[in-house]
Amino acid sequence: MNEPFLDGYLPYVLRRADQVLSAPFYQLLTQHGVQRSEWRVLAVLREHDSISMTDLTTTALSPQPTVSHAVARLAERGLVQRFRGTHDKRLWFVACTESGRALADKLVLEAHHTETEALSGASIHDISGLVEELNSLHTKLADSLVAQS
Amino acid sequence: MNEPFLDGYLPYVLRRADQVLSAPFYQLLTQHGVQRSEWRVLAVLREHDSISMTDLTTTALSPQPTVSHAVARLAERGLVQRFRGTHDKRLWFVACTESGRALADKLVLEAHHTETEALSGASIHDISGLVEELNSLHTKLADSLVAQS
DNA sequence: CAGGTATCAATTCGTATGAATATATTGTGC
DNA sequence: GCACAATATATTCATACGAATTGATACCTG
Repeated sequence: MNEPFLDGYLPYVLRRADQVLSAPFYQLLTQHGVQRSEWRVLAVLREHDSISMTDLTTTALSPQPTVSHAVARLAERGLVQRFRGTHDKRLWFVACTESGRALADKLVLEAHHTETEALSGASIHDISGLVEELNSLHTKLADSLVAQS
Repeated sequence: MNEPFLDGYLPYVLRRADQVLSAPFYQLLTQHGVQRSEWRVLAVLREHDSISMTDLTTTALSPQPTVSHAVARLAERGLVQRFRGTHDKRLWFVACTESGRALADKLVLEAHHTETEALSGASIHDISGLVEELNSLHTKLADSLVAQS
């Protein structure tokens, strides 16, 4: 009843698109007994031999304590391992174990498949332009935030 | 160390863009003592005279119990009111009170300002194309999901 | 180097979250 | 019209979340 806002508010439309696209995969995750924060950690670890907690926090798009907890749970399940940094002993590095990598690969495959399915079902074919735009948006925003500090 | 996936995975880049764009506003929210789920509810209510819980759940992009709790907290603070449906008594309708509407308007103003600031700081000016693309993506996906059921 | 500050990540702990369930009301088939 | 499914929402409750703190290490400055 006020002037409209949300439909033109970028964070809102980003979140809405994410949710409708992610929903089916989140159901699969639940079936696998994997938390969303754990999935994000696994998906990142899969693309790195090992990574520090700080970098993992950034790329897994989750707060540091959330990542810390998720990694602890994954470690208990034998899916990841932690190593203290040698040069800088404050750092902890995390890496997938064999079984962790296997699970991560499987989940990534399912994520990809689910995404493809959803998109083709909606007659959407070329995503690459949109992905590029969003990556560019993120890069510019991140750069400008760094520049401020 | 595997073939890259995340940087081309739409849900990931959507979430990443959302986070970097939303971060500064979330800090403001915290200062106002408003939860994110509460913000989403208020922002939706602001655009409706009144709305059913089901519709609110959908548009606030949050699970039903989360919305139910958020509305309960907002009601305790006198920011929203609930009315039982007259025709269908299972429905509950929610609406802003005066003070709720005032808070919602203030928050929307700050959200808009924060977004504009972040974008201009990153030399990003025309967002409308991207917003349109994302809205179209959402509409197509939502339609195709409905068609399936 | 010693003291002070900054950084990294675990941990604490109160709270929001959300899956599952319960409750209430409305349609529906026979 | 009476059981029986379907729908809308509140509620329960175990758990993840995440703000704040702590502890430990590294960097810096005189």
